[in-house]
Amino acid sequence: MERRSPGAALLASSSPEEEEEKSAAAEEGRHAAMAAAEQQQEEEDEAAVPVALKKGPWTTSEDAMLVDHVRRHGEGNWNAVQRLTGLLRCGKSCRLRWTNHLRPNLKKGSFSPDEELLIAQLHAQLGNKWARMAAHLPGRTDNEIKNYWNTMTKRRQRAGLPVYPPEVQLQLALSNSKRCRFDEFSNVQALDAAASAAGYTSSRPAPLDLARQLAATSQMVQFLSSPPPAFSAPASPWPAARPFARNAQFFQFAAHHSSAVSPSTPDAPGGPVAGLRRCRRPRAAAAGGGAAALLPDHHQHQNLNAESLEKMLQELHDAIKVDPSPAASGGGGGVLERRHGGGGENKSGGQHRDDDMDTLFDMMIPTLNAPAAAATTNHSGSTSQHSNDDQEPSAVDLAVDLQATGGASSSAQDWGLDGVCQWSNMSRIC
DNA sequence: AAACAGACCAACCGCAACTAT
DNA sequence: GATAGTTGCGGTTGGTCTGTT
Repeated sequence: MERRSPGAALLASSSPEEEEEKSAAAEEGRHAAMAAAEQQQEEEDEAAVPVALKKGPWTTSEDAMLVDHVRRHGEGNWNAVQRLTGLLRCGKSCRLRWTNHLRPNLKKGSFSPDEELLIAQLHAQLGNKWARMAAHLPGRTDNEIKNYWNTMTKRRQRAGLPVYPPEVQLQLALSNSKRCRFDEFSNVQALDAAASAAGYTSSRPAPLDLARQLAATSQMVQFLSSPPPAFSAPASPWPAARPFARNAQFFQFAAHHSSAVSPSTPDAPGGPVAGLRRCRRPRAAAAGGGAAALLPDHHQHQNLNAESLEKMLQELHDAIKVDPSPAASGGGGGVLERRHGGGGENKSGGQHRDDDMDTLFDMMIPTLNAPAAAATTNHSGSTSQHSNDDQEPSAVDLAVDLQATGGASSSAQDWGLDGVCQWSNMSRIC
């Protein structure tokens, strides 16, 4: 079901009755507005009292007036709209209304799976730069993307799932690893301090976070590569709880072995399933039906995902000069060997996992120029709308890369595979 | 049927950058 | 260079709808 704004209704096709009603209303509104404008002009002439501008939802007639104005005068000079048309709206409001609802070629409705994946990729690259993200999604507005993202992250946060799909996490780690070197610091504390000093903000994952993601992802690859364990959980009220249960299982697994989960992770009462029960199904998946649409079966993509993720992981390891050794028996995580500095003897057994993590963290060091690279996301908080796409890697390229590496479509909403909540990226919604 | 919680979305607000004078 | 006006962006809020209890 889709709700329509008055503006959308104006542009969308509708019945003749509705059209008539609308045109009549528009005409009436025009006259009323003209009269109001005249009266307002008189009042301004007399007393120069600022007219009280209207707030709240736009009416059809207001939309018609705005559309008419833009048709005559073009976009821009929004403050003149009120003066020229008598619309009792401020220029800001007019611009917003036009941009988000009235301008042509707006794409209404649910985001497609491709769009959702692209949004995730763009967010991983840009952070909360909605306008720049919108530039990559024709017909979509920054507001729309922002609303989608906030809703989606909120939902996934409640479910204890990571914000980004695994392929995006890995791609992110991969791209950042090229900025990392591993000979300057020797411990996690130093990493944290360095990342902080380097100006990493919550809108973009610091290399340390990425290292943790990588560590978790490494385990995830193995998990995905293994045959699905027999599902023996109690009967779920959810018809399609099985894939979710697997994800939840991995979440527990990864959360147990990863330090990236925030202590404030909001566990919904009764666990993730209970936390999801009230979640409205994503609109994009509405046609899928049932809870399966919220967390659709991931199995069909598992082999592909595992394969592509493993490939990307290998690439990542290469990039940071880490040798992935054969999996430690029963440990889940590959034992990493530091090539730099002579390496060390291979360890086996779960008791060494923390050491391995530390080793990995040691290798994911932010370079001094990392902030400069990351500065495409302006840490000052200012926007850089006039330097659009100047330095940042192309999101399209990223998408292509992902496809080339066999990344599965994000139509799978079950991004809950590594169990590492991206808290560094979620501060805005916490 | 009513109450409630959550999702969705439109719109507003404050701030910063840009432009014109 | 200073100032005012304009534009754009991101965060936030509030209303409406929907599903659940």
